[in-house]
Amino acid sequence: MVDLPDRRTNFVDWYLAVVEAADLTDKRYGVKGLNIWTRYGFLARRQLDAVLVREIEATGSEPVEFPALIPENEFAKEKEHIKGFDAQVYWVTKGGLSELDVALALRPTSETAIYPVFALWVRSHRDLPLNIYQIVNTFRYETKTTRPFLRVREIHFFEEHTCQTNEATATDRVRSNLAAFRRMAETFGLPYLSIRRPEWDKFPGAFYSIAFDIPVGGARTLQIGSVHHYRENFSGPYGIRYEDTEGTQRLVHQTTFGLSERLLGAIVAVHGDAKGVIFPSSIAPYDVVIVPIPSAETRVAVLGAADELADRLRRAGRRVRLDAGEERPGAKYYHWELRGAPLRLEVGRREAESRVASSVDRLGRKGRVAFDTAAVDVTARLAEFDRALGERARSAFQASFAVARSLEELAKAEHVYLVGWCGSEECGHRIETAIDGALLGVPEDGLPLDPGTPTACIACAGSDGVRWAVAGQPL
RNA sequence: GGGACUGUGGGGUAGCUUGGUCCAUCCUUCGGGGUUCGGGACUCCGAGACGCCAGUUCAAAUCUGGCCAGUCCCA
Repeated sequence: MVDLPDRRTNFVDWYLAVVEAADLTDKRYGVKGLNIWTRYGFLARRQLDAVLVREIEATGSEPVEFPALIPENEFAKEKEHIKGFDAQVYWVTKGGLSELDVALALRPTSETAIYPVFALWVRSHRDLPLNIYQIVNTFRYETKTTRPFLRVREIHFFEEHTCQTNEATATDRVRSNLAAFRRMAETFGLPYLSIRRPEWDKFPGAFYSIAFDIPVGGARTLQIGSVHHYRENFSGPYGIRYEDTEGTQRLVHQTTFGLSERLLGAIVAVHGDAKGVIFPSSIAPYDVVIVPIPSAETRVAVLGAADELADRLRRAGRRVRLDAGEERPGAKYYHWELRGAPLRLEVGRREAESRVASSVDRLGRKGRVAFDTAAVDVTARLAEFDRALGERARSAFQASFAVARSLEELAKAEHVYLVGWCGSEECGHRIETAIDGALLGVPEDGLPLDPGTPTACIACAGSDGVRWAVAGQPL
């Protein structure tokens, strides 16, 4: 039926085939980079968003939603920012038949939509901290090749924007975001690296940027999120001030935290296998799929038992899909394996009689689930499945890094590399040229390997201020 | 922004060089019937396409031009 390209030798083709075959997206809309969220893909996205919402709200952030259009004059206020996004902005210049007096930008991100309003909302130190987030669509005119979930022109975007009293409390917020992302990624079973971007590669307008990167084969990496400290870079131009306890007017220090549907692409890319997608249980549209196996004589009993099992699990809060279609059982197995269902329960004559279903998780491990204790048994199986999935991802993650000691080694681009780096921009660019990619920066908390203390810069051989940095080829 | 290439049912393809043998091949998919049902069933009947617009020609899926969409490479 569906034959996927080989994942090992032909990763990109495998990815493109699997997201369509698993019915996560339909890219036949006819406009580059604008893809359709299918029913199944939408359900996965909704699960993913629920995790983001849960974790960010646990850190005291509250939801808002700002308009999608930003007036040109506001958009242009922060100079670095506008320069960084200039080439990627869609503009609305007409209303009906007439030209607009002030052109409207379709948000590529929402700083410039939100910050003029922050200036109205923030008056006193009592208004701080101000932590808000929104999940909205943003638009970026990508000129490179677009790929479902990984690089699109209409982006499903999570963005937190905060105002803090000073640089130190803003730094605390950054740390809190890093911790929140650690919990999100753990739920998804996604190992990643937090990396402080070099000066020349930080977010336009930021004081510094910390990004989350994952390896996706060879030297290739994928950025799946970022946290930025803006200091007063935006609050200055937008006039976001508060009166402190002494009666002095001060500018707020700001931070942002951005994630997108790339996370869904990363989950597909990292966990998937030759049979298709593998969803961690928290993301799967259906965390349990029940396949009845009827025969002419046992049909009524088997379907009745499957129904009962589905009902028990649903009442326990599971997202159950009872696949009672007319296809043969084997066809259904392939169907749900392709779509990444974490746990399959089979109910045939034997199971109906014994009231114990056979279970197979998406990693192929078999077990039994008694009807009477189904809710508890399934919860345990899914927890074990998530653990094993995360474990598997972690080994692959570690195996994808290597230490490079020379620029020639980098050029092979077989791994994502740890390199000694003196911190100079010149050496940074030499490293980037060598790997034909990017110097992602210095890891923020912990390395994937234990290479000891770096002794020399890979580019200039100097030993002053050398630290381990990560070099790769961003997708 | 510059260049190269591609476009045939829902998906994948054959046919294109050398116009006619094409009311378009094969696989899959979809609808209906029957026999089946513990890892991708079989069978019978049926459905579905030459990206769009012009041009050349007795004749265009095939040649030419423009447009649209997509892919890849370079800036």
